[in-house]
Amino acid sequence: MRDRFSCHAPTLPATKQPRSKSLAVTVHDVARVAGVSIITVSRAVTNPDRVSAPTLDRVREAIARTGYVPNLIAGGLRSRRSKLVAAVVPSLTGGVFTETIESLTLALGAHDYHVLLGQAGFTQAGEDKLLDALLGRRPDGIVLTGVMHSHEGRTRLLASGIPVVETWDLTSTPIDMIVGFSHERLGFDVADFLLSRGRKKLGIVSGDDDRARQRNEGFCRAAARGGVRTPQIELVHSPTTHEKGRAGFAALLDKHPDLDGVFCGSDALAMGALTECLVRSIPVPEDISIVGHGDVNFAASLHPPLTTVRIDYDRIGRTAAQFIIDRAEGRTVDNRIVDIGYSIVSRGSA
Amino acid sequence: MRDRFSCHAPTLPATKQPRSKSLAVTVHDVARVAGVSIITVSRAVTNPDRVSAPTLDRVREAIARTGYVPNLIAGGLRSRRSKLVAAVVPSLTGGVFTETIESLTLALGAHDYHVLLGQAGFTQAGEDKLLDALLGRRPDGIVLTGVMHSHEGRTRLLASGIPVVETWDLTSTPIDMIVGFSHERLGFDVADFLLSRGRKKLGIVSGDDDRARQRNEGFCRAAARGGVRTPQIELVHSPTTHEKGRAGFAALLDKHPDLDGVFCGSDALAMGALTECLVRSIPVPEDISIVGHGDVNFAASLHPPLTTVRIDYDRIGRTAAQFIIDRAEGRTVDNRIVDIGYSIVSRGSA
DNA sequence: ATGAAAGCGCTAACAG
DNA sequence: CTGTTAGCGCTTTCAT
Repeated sequence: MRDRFSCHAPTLPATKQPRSKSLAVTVHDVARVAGVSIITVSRAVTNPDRVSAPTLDRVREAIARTGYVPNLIAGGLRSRRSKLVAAVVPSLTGGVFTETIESLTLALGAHDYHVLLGQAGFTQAGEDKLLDALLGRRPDGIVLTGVMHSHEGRTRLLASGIPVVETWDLTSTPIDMIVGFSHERLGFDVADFLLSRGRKKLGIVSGDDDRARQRNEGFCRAAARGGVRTPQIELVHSPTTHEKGRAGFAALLDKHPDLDGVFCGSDALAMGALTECLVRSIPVPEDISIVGHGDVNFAASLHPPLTTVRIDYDRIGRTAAQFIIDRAEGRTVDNRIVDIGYSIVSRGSA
Repeated sequence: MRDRFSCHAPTLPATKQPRSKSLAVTVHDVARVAGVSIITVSRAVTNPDRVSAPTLDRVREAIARTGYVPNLIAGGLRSRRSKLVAAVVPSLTGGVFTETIESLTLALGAHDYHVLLGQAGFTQAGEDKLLDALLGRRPDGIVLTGVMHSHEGRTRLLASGIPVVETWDLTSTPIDMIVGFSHERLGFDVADFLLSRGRKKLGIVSGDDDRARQRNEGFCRAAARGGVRTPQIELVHSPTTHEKGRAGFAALLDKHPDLDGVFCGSDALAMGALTECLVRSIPVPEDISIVGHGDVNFAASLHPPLTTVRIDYDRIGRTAAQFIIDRAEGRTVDNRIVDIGYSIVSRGSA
């Protein structure tokens, strides 16, 4: 059997042949085994319709026999389509973004795109640095989940020409495409909800990130419009946790024992608040209403069941994936701003 | 100014020049601006020590001026080092693996490696298919978190020659490297712990995955050795959630109201059990002891604080990262099986 | 310390 | 339907 590198270096002495790499099965090997040209192998893999049935069979058999795994790095270099999508989250901990990442990964995977995961932390510097590193991979799309953007980051992203999807937020001036909801409006509606339940002494426990602040603003605006006193706010450092929820709620209650309605910036925080109520024997929702944010999987089965704001995480992920794929395949995305809204799920805690 | 593609196609008419790509800044452009050769640019980026200080300065300025972002795809193709690590999890939901992924991503990121995220689901077919797709990216390492492996998958992985780290488990026959702990022993120790607290009527609520079964086996073995009756087991489908914990625990208790010690296969399940106890006014730990697994962030702040098994997630992630990096840089890993152990954290719930 | 040549493995573009 | 040629952007190897 002829050496498979013979086409490149037919006169090379046997000892100099680079046969070191174990999985160096390439299109050449498959082509030789199948008795076709390399481009036919390439087509059989990426575009089977363009190859006749018998040829396809032979190529497929050759692939199976050689154990060929197409090198997407090489293909991506030439075709300028990496089939890679960079997803940037502040943190995986906290559970807020995992569901979006999960559905994004799944939706992209169905189209042979893979997700490059980046954790930026909650700082701008972290995001910028990460973005730079990720850009080097020439992803076919970038999905930013709930991050703040520096001017430099925006510029760089814009200059790259890579489709960008911002998520978890809504602005009239997205970098490119965006799918999310208005945090300000959400906060407003939650306060309205509490007011409609007769609550008048409102409070907030939330993270200190940008989106939380927007929700808080909306909340306070509704409170003002409703004629009740200005809500008391207790901020904790993002990411939010059950523990911080307990501590934050406790601090809030110690300062303002008369509170009768508290909006928590995440379900984890709300769960912490519920725990604190349990410990202090404060009946919920009789003495105080607790509202969460996120409707994560434990919210409905808590005791009392948590009233919270439902976000369609899955739809965020799927929409972002669709945005990227559409653009990567050359289609134009006409509706680049998608408001997926939210809904207040009224359960036992409020 | 001369067109930057002139070196390739000096006589090409202006209209045919492929100037479409906006971010098509390459080493050539930087080299021209800096007045050096392309290889010098390459070295300035990846190996600054091999370039003289003044040259380095000029190159760096040229990079800044052109906005050059090295194409890692191209570099990876030539150097055969993708600086990509594939991480495979069954699911991100459930929160069990997110912490490992988080620390893995961070530890790898510090060495300019990026994580390619794959979700295999809880089936073998899903894992095999995903593995194949991931292999095409020629990752420098593969981290398998808590998955079951098909024979075919093992073979393929072995044939690829790519460093593989299995995590979250321990076996004497790893594919390559492994960092985890013995689930069987852990289950045994938890039962022992409960027995030492005087509990005699034991039960289990757990997921139906492999590792959970191992823990359950160990648990039952310890129970048998302790001379108490065989533990009652209630399985729920993985991934585990708070809701399934409530339901599973309720079902278990309905069938066996005399239980006085329950081991839950995850903290989420345990939290569900605690909720159910709260609803049924069953005092914990007076009437029944609840032990979780994982010591996730809410465990300590629940009421009562959850007795659980602490796993050093972070160390799993960091060890896996170190394994991969060592191997990728050509170092030999002598200790390829790392047992990170676990510890039972005794809190209020047991 | 710097450069020239070669080519990683694949696919776009154009034949036939 | 199939093949030929060229080259993606970088780094290896070898030279200077």
